Amino acid sequence: MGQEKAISIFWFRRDLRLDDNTALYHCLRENSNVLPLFIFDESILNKLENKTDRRVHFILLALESIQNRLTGLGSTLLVKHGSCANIFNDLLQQYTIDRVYANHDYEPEAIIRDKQVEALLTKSGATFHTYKDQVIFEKDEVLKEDGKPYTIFTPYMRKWKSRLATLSVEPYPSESLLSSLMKITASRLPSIEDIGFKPTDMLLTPAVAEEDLIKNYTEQRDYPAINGTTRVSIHLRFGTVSIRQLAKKASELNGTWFNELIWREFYMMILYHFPHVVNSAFKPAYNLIEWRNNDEEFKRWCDGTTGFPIVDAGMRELNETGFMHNRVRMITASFLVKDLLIDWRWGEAYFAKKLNDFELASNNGGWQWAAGSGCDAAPYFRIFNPTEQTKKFDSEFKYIRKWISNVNDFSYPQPMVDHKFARERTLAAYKKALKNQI
DNA sequence: TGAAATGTTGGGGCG
DNA sequence: ACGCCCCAACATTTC
Repeated sequence: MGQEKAISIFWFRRDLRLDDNTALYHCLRENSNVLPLFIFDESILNKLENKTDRRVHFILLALESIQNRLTGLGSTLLVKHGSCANIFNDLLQQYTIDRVYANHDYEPEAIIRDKQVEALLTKSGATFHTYKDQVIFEKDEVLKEDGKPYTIFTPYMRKWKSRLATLSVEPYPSESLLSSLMKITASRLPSIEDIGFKPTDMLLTPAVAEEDLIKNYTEQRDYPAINGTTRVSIHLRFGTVSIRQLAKKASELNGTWFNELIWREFYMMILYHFPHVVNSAFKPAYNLIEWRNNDEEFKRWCDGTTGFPIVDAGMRELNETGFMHNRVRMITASFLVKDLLIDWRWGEAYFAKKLNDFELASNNGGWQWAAGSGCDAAPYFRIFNPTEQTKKFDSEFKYIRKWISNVNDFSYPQPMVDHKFARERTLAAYKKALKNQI
């Protein structure tokens, strides 16, 4: 049943906000009859083995927030569940579609998905328009003088900042154009059960960090007992905040925090130019390390029962909340790779499963950094001592006691390895693999 | 955004 | 006063 009037579609993906949204802005400016769409992609949801997933819940909460605003304007968000190709085919049957708009998504599987959707739209006479939105600089926008991508952070960061200085990054006033949305009766959003998941304790927290938090970030960020980090990562993951807004604040308030935003784009750039990092070491020699990969030891790391309080506290925070303080991410990662000599990919996969703010590029970059296998990574011999790290960053055991109530009891496990011994074992394994190759 | 091993320095105890 | 030793504190090198 075709409809008389042609429509255009704005496809929400990782940009779940109405304000300062690049593709939404262009879509609303260029079209007068816009249907906003979100798809719960079954190929993604089916891969989530745990059906109590805060990330799915977070998406739903963000959609509810958008829906509340749209129903006030006499419009509605269309939320579908299924395969993207099938859903677009259905929509093409139902409507005459002129154009579809979306923001760039850079992950390898998303690139494939978008190519498929573009192909089927084109076949039906519709056009697909995509825009840069989730980063300040993408793909080939920050390159060395010789045209090659950077592999070291600091020179990349300098070039990134100098490029930013040459242009003015203005917000896209998409929210002021919402009158271009289709006027239709509000459709009900699916419940979390409708899409096969269970409710969680997830909340839609404010997306923009307090200015004082950003100002004090440099001094406070390393102490996990302090709420000294800004927790914007989940908002950047799902696009409930605009990177342009954050970059503006960062440039005004704190250089250290600014650099963290640039690290994010650095790792996205690395993933784009060096997609092999998804499955293997950035530096090939590191693929030759003979990991021990002991399943029981891996389980103790996952469960937070290694007997090293700072490691166990971190893993318990992750397991219970889906979040882990960044200092502790480094400590737990170093422990898995360099005390247990377990393949960094095992840890990467576990974090991917558990982290609310999971982002392929950053997670992979962080793990390869910890393993020493990445670009601009920690040298392989830089091995964290959990006891020293505790002395420096949680000397009063405040963070540790928050997550481990029995840390001083007989019931708390003994350390599962001798750190000094494990350190020597890892240095030997790395040396063997890297012999004559660096 | 590391920590251990090794080297250097200088104050104090002591004969 | 002097040499010797010890060792903490700091610096440098090494992994």
